[in-house]
Amino acid sequence: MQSKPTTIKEIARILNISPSSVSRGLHDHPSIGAVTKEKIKQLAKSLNYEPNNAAILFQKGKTYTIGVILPELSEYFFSVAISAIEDEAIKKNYTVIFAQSHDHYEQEVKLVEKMKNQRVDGLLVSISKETSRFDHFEKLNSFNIPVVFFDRIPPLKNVHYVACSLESATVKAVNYLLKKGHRSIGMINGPSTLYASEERKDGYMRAIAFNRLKFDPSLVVNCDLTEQGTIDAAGQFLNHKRKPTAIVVFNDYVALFLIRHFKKLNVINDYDIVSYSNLPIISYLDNSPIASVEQYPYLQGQKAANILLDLIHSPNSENRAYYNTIVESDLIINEVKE
Amino acid sequence: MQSKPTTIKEIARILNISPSSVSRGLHDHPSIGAVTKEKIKQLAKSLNYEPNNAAILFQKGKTYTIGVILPELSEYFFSVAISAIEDEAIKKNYTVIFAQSHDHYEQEVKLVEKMKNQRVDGLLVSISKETSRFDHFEKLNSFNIPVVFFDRIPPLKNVHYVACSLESATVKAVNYLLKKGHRSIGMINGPSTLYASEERKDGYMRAIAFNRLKFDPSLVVNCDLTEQGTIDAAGQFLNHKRKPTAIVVFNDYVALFLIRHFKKLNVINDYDIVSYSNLPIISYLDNSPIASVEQYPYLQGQKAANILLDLIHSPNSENRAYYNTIVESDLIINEVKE
DNA sequence: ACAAATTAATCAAACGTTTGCGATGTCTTT
DNA sequence: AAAGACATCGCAAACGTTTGATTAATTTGT
Repeated sequence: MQSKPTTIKEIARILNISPSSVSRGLHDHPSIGAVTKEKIKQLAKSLNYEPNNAAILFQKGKTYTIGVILPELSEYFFSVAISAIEDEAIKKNYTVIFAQSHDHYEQEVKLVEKMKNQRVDGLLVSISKETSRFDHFEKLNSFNIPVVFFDRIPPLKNVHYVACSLESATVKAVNYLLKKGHRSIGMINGPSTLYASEERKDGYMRAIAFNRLKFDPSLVVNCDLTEQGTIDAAGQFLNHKRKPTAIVVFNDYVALFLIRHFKKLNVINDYDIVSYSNLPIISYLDNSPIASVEQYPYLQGQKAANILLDLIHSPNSENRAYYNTIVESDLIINEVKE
Repeated sequence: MQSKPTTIKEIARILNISPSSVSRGLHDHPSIGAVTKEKIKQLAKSLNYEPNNAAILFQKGKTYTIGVILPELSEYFFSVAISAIEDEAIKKNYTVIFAQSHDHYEQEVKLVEKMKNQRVDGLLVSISKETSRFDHFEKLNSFNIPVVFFDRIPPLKNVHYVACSLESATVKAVNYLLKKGHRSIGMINGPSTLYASEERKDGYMRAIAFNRLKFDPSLVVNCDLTEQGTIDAAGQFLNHKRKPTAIVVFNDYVALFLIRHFKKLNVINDYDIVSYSNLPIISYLDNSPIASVEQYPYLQGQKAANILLDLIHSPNSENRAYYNTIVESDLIINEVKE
């Protein structure tokens, strides 16, 4: 017995007034009398009236929906970030739809298209590893759909974004290691295509230069972030002429690979490791990185969501400034290895 | 220069045919001539026509959207499950909207209401810790919105659900410990209000009984799943008259608390620990649980999504059988402690 | 007491798409 | 050549809600 949902029309019919009056009555429009308004609300409640959202959205041309495209939801960072996004969205009565690119460029392009078809009011994006072109986002401009990038941001100027300053974080990390007495510091970086890799390298070089040390390019190796790739990268250091005593690693996942590998080789105590992400789990490891860069995923998600909602609500001034928000990252020091 | 999106009407006007023909042409309706069809498609493409989803949804009374309500997205289990749900949904051209109850009953009630207003075609739910009433779901029946529960399921008969058999998993776990020679096995269980706690206890008792051992109630303690609660629960065992040599722990998060505590007390080697969840991170620990119950979050999400899509598509027969799907959980043996 | 202002409610159009039915026109069949 | 069969397309209604323009009724100001 699926009762057809009550509509405004039906309420109007019963009350012998026009649908527009019902609509206005429910919205507390001043031009509806107090008594009529009350009658409308009473009947609406007793008939269990629920506005047909699809009709409203269609009518208004707004969806009260923001889309989120990210690489992989099951990664801790993104799951926390989207959790924050949802928390912010629901406060403003928006809903969130999301989709995963699984780090594939073509999938990402498809998803942007799909989000556009869904007529989302705005889009939050963390780009895929593979993405190096960005025209699929530009199309959204002509549809007046604002986009805010977060964490994995494109190397463009005229976009809104929220991201961590990985460069300054890396400076902190390297400085920390230098202060601890290390003089040869290795770095297992990500793929060179990633902007985040560039930032890490820049930070590394800046810290080295600042401390008047010589930069040795062979101490910075790229890595595809897989376990095998990590092992290969580590090999670079094992027989290095200036064997590093500390290693800065792209993120905690890679750090885990590296630690497992080093333990197998029984050289784990020869290295101090610093990493990124600050996974909560890290503190439970016996041979954990001695420090990890906290990138504040919840905060990033929160800020990105608020900026997007701001863009959605503000009248679109032609040449608005771009939001370029940097979340300062912190170096979290773990307990020292015994 | 936000160009208004192209509409069917506009295509019709340019081609001097009726909107209905355009609509039919784009859908390959047989009653449209091949040449006209071609003209329509060509123009649609060149004008970058995108169907207005809101209008279609409104017209059809369907949203091609499924809602997901779960306690906490940043928990590994749920992030993987919803990732699977999204993967399945997108295959069938559905989109996913989700919201978190944060384990609060009242929030859950609100969200169900909101999903209903959004006119989702179906709903996937993992209920909150606090939820013990279920009438907020029953209202969905009258709106013909199917609901499939997964993992955290209500103790009701007439609902669709997908869940793990935690009881049989616990039997496996206890049997494994017995086979290893343990004769006194402790259990740190969850809150007694949780159905999942009941299942674990039942499994524990069944395994004990099956092996003709005596059940000692003081060996099973409840715990609120916090770190302090875990420490308190562990205290029960430290001076027990039949001190257990192995402990079955509610999940891996609790296991981590316990391990940290035991390491501090330097008694970590006195216990074999078995846990639930099989977090990927566990294998990196030095003193990891010797086994963990894998609950296959991806599989559960996948099955739940497919069942829901099935329900959405099948004509709603009045008295349909309820899907009660049990995903067999497995005991994953980790490498033995050295 | 009469025009002007205020209040209360209605009308009708609009949003973009789909779909049953009816209207042409052409082609085949006997 | 008439009748049906078929192919191709248009008409118009419908989905539920919102909103600018209007009307009608009432109150106010002078």
